[in-house]
Amino acid sequence: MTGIDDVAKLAGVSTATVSRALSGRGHVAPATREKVAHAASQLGYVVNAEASSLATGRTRNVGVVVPFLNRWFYTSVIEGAQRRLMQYGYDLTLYNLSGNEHERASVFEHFLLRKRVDAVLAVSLELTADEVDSLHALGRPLVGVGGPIPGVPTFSIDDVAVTKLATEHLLSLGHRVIGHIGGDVERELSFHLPTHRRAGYELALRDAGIEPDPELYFPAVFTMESGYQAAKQLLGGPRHRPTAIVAASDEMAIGAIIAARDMGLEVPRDLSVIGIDNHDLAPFFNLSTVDQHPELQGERAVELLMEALQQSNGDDVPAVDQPLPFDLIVRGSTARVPLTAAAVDSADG
Amino acid sequence: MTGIDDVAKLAGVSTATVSRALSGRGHVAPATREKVAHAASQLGYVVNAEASSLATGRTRNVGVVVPFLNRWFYTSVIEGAQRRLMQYGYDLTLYNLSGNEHERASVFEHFLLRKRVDAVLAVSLELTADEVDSLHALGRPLVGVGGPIPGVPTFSIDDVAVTKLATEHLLSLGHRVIGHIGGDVERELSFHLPTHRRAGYELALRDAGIEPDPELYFPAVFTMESGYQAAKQLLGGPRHRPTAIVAASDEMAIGAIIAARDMGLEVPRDLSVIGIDNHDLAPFFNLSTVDQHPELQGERAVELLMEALQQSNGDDVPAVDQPLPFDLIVRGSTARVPLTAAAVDSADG
DNA sequence: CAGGGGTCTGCAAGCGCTTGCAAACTCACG
DNA sequence: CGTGAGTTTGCAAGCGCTTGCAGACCCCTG
Repeated sequence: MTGIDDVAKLAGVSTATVSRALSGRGHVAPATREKVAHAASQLGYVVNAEASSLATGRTRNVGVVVPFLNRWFYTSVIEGAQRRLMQYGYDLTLYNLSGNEHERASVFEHFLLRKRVDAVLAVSLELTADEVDSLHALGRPLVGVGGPIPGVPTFSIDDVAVTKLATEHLLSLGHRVIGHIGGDVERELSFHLPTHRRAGYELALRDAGIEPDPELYFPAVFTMESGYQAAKQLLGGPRHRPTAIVAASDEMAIGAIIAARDMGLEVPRDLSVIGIDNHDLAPFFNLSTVDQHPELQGERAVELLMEALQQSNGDDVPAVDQPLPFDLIVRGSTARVPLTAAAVDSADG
Repeated sequence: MTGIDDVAKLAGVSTATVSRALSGRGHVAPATREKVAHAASQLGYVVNAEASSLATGRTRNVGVVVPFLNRWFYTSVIEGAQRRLMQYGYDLTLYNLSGNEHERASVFEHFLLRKRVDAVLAVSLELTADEVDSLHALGRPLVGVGGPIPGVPTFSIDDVAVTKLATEHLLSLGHRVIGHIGGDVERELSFHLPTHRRAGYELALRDAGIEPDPELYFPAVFTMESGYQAAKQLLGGPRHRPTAIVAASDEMAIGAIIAARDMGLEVPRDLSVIGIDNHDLAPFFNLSTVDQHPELQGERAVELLMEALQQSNGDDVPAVDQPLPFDLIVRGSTARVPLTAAAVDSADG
């Protein structure tokens, strides 16, 4: 394999000059730079990342830690992060925590400590105090996406505002009896996210002068199956049947749509359903939703890390300031409340 | 950060001994080994991967190249590969080709050449000749999963046998008019996979003495949406309506189930549907399918790479011998052919 | 023309680890 | 006790690159 010496020889300069010419650091005469660049490309020379890292202490590699891979949100964040990292010339090393306890511990105790990464991106992670310590101990910039990590700047959409927006969309269509399917606070994927989303739902209702009815809330675990089950409960209740449902994720919303169909209800005629995510499958199910742009979250997180690496003041990452965008996307699963239901409701209120 | 010298000092030995004790290479007296291990754990010492790589020429890192991330099959393969790699003490660096042409080229021309990986795993990739050359030029072991790469040993289930099995399942239930939704050979994700799967379908039919009817085949692109469209065509035809459908993937099969429902057909009473994959969503849609164990494919591919690295004879990877397992999983989307249809058919044949 | 401040380049000392080589030691055997 | 084979350890030379330092050179100013 060709090394820096080969290039130096061919260009007729020292390796030091080659290094400077190719990396852009230090002064190099334009003519020399040109000569070196030409020699390098002629030989197909690419700097050996290992050697460069050892000499500089920077790896040009970022570790991305995810709880598991097989979920739309994670892969979307990773795609976004990856794209941006490539533009900065960085590699992405993936650490997956979905294994058993032993494997999980191994990631923190061995893999991340090998000094192979300049920075760490933690996606939707729920970590123990020890694990957080271990991340901080790396002394590398650390940014979270999608899940709060104590003491770590985290990118996340405003979950309250997002669900509030979704709920307001339904309110604007005349719905008054609106159900909510949200995260089960006890479950793993929870964090504050489901609580926040529920709060946004309730906030919108109260703003509209409607007192949230606890019977119109059912917990679920962010899967279609679980959204299906919750929707069945919600729609099967003998009292107020909701005319609309806000699901805390698109997968749950799709489960709800299928549950409605199975019960003989037509969406959106008999029931409006809105989710949150703008999942890949949302267009197919004609699902109205709030897009949370996960790839963008990944990109932004990377930008923040790069900024921190520029300043290279340890693991101090500047705080997150600008809010992340989210957009209501109206498709065919939400519609004006059925006249009868509206009439009943206006008679009530 | 603690280095090997710190450990050496604490253990009262030379760095050479520490290196040997910790890596297990060369002779070290048991007592010394113990002393070193203790010192290392006391200091929380983890070997610096960069320095170690530079000295040994092995990175303990494998590059995984995928066409894009947001697809169940890819992420499943990656999860499997990742798990196995961790067990071997290897990191996984992800290269995603989903960007624009420039970014794609960049992966081959810069990123992969930085000598950061000991081996490469290519998942379902369709590569240009130049790209394949570029991979070979790395001189590293190279294995494919799920998609054939010219001159590269590739793991893949027997696509003919898999679809044959699915079709035979339907035949055994008495179905005689069986439709097929498969990959559009013109499209990107295609390779030989869709052709093979179609061949398996036709093979099973012929074995049962049924001549495949071209009108019972519709192309689709491995998405729910596309499976939905194809199923509509298949079910809406005025002639023979199939009593069963073999879809070349679960996502297409799910699309077909939904299409059937939308047309007022009940699955499995009026139509049996079987897919291939055992996708995450298959249980929810009660879909009969053939499990192709993608995580296992990832694991196996890694094992093969590790074997090649052991022998370290360049990029020579031993050929793949044992066939990959696949399993029929019968759920609720397939059932005995309706009596009427069966009667009609037996009158025909 | 001397002096000063740039610019450009090369020398060589690392970065933190591994490993060939050789020295030192152990032990069994004659 | 001498010898040889085997075991254990340390020395020091790298692995391929980066970068501080200093020398060479250039051009402008006084």
